[in-house]
Amino acid sequence: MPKTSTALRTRTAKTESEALRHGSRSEHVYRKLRHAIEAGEWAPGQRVMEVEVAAWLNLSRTPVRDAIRRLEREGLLQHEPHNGLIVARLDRQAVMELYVMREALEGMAARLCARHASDIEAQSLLDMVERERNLDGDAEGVARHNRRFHEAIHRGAHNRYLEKSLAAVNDSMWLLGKPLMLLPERAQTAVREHAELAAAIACRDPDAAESAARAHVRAAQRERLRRLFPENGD
Amino acid sequence: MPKTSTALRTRTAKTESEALRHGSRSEHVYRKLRHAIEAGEWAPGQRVMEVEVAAWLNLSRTPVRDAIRRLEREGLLQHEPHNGLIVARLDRQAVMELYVMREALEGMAARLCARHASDIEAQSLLDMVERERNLDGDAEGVARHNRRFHEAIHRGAHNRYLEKSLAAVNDSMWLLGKPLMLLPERAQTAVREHAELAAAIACRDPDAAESAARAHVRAAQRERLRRLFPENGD
DNA sequence: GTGCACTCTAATGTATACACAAGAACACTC
DNA sequence: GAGTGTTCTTGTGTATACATTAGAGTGCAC
Repeated sequence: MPKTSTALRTRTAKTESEALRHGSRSEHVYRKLRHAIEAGEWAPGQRVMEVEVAAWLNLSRTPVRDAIRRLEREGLLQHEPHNGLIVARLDRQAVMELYVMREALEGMAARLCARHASDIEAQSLLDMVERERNLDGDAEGVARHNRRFHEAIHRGAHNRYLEKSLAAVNDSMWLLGKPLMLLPERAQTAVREHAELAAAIACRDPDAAESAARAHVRAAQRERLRRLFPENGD
Repeated sequence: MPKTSTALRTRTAKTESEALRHGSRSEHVYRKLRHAIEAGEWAPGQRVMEVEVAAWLNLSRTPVRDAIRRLEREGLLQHEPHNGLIVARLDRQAVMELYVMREALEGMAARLCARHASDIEAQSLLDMVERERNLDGDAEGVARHNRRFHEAIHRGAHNRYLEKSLAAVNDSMWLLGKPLMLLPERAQTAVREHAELAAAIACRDPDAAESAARAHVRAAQRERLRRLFPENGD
């Protein structure tokens, strides 16, 4: 019974972990691996081995293990029966499930955002849309901005559990390949959809916000499926 | 660049991890800790230290760390600025957010279950309700059965991302104290609500299923808030 | 007496060494 | 030549020792 230690509550605290972990090697490994996956440098299906990563980054296996476990729980790495640990690979069914979930969560976030966001947060969304229009040429910039815009909505919903789930789902999106926002035609459409979404939130219209968000996700899904499974005509 | 290792894909597999981890000490620690939290033996706010847990279970810190990290990511443990790692403590706001999220996810699961569950799965839900009626006296049994019933719905939705999110949210529920199902009056009402929910699913009526699930969660929430914050009259 | 700096300590972060499990390759038998 | 047993390789699981850090307490100066 761990409770036996008497000085339990009074004793020192240790490690205001946030600060510490920021600079920790474990965190460093985590960022590196995550970046490698997000940037597509590590393709789905590729094996990931503790020893290799450790050798790569000149570290011991301990922090590497930490990072790997974290990515595993986030769904970016997975165990495959006869292949050990690999970068997660999504089959068609998983992709469909992912988008169903994303549509629901983004819809919920938009709805809650319309109800709970502060006026400043709502205004900031409108500003972001405005700025987005001016990024026209810069594909990378648009993609980055897109991410920020959605994260702002997630925060505006003021629900930390929703935020976490959304983060998990959107992380898994990286496994599908490069963001569609890098494509000019998708970017243009998306900006219009963002404008509609932000407007609905600013008007405090939950129903409109939810359906705008859902439509936005569905549009992305259609485009994505066309690229992932072109054989299906669709 | 970890890719440099040539024999990457062809080389041996290692550890069909599922099997291995089942018996691993890490897994053992995880279960123990989780059970301690679920059973309320460790109250929210209580400090958790690697060394203590390791001493308690007669293990080294390594597997303990693993388990702790996992629980941390699941939200059952959390870092508190001047207190180190503690069993997560939910403030009122967090409780509200948790229930909002739970209502949405359970609603979604019910809706998807009505659409996607196989006939066998749907029938099985009806059977479970029937069996539940006969557990009348056995509070523990009812609580266990309740859990299974909901998990069956989650599975029936056939969406692994939804399932994972629901598991996370429901795990956090344990931090609020004992399940309400242990209370006879709540159990009785819940059985009726379950019947309605299962019926809606069996009828393949997504709208009815979703609203039944949402109503069920809201009823639980009302009861819970009454117990957690009696001062608010409500 | 109050404030600051120093040291000391407890807890976690990291490295390393060893244990163990599971394929894969090889050799041996039939 | 094919099947099977054995050994060898490889990768992860676990233990332990050491490094590091951040609080807490103590003592000194003012």
